[in-house]
Amino acid sequence: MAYNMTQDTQPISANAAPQPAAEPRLLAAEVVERLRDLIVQGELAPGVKLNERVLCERLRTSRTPVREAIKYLASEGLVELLPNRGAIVTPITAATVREMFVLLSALEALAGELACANASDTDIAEIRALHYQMLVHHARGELAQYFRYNQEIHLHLVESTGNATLTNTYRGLNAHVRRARYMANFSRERWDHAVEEHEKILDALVRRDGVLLPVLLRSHLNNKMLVVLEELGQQTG
Amino acid sequence: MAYNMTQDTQPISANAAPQPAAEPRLLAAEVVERLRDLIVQGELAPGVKLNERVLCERLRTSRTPVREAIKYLASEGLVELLPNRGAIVTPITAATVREMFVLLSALEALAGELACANASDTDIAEIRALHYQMLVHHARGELAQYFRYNQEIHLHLVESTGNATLTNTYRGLNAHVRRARYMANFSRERWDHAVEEHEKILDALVRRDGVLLPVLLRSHLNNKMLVVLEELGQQTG
DNA sequence: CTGGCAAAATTTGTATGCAATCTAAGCATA
DNA sequence: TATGCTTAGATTGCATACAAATTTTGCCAG
Repeated sequence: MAYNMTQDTQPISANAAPQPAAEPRLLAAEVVERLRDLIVQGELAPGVKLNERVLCERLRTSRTPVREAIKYLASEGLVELLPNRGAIVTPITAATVREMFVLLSALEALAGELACANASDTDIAEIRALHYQMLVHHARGELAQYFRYNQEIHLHLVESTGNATLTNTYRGLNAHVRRARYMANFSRERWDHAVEEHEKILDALVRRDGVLLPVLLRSHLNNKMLVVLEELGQQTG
Repeated sequence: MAYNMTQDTQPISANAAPQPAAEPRLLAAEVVERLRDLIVQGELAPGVKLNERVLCERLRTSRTPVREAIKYLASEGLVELLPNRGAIVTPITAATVREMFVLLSALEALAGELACANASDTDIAEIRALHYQMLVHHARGELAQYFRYNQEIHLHLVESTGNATLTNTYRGLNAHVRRARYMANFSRERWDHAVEEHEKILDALVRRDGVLLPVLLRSHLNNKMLVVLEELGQQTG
């Protein structure tokens, strides 16, 4: 899909200055990125109202780009439009998180299958490197950094399929889910277990085992879901 | 995700008039639906430029709602934004169609699995009814009507999972793919084969065979993809 | 005090104005 | 004729103005 509004499609040139002028950017596009960051980072918490005037002042622009950005994000599902009453950050419920993880599991399983068939050796080497980097932070007990590389690995895996539609869909769902900041109740035991799963995942990818990898990923994601749902203080029913 | 802009969330009341006033609607929301229809129906063909002034006249509104609707549809991927140059209907390529079908296959397979576990008997009965209605049009050689009920069956199956996130994602991809109007080269042979597949699909659903149904659906979708790609006159590589 | 109504203030939704950019049309030149 | 520059026109992007709806405030009755 064509998220031209928020994705840099301009190839980065190694040369000095082939094109003199910079790529034209829409103000609304910048507002989209800024707002999305605020929402995903949790600075704009689920359920809070988006006041146009306040956002205009914060982002130093007029209402038009802000309103256009809100419409864009509404389509992404990160905000909800309430006719004549503006917009709010889409609330998080255990039910929607569960739904999204069910979907994410299937997407990652598909990605695993496709990656085994289509990923380049360079892709796999890069994922291996990210894996080791993740292990470094696991060893040091640096949870935030661990999560960062964890995310990188999963995203890289999906991207290595070469299926841009899959990647965009995955990104969108991931942004949603990440709002449920699930780092808190991650016991050392569970953490170690997740790392073990990652070891097996990497191994299956390196061997390009297109049958096993999807199974491992699905199970891995399912465990992640349990952690998140527990964080939300809900049943897993 | 919260497509509040385009989806009627108000429950239809059987009583006379519990709420006196009608549900407040955004002009931009109506433009979204109208534009999306025009694009999916192919009246606005892939690649054509969206002239704001022309759309304003056609839809009897000012530029603001039109521009906001375009942003919304850009996020859906149905239009592409070209900074300072407006927007175009997202072009269709064999590559993106293939990508989308790969994803759709996985989504329907997942839906099949979930449906076997979660669908109500009423859901299944309704799908069976739609199936027979489809057979009527197949018997009469009414291709357009056949396709309509075909779509209905697939959508109903997905909806019967109770997973709204899955349903929304499926709808979005489906809208994209439907722009490749693939009714043309559908030989009677292939048509008959598709119907046979549907017979097996219905049977597996009725028996709630959560292992077989996903396999059947994936294969069915894959065949559909081949038809579409052939229509686009491309290799299936 | 509490609850409810009425008016003021805020906020949203839509239309319009203006500047910047892009498109094309016309003309000159090779 | 083909090519490139210049300029007029059209179109987009952003800001702002105005109207409709909502929310808040203040007041009064109970």
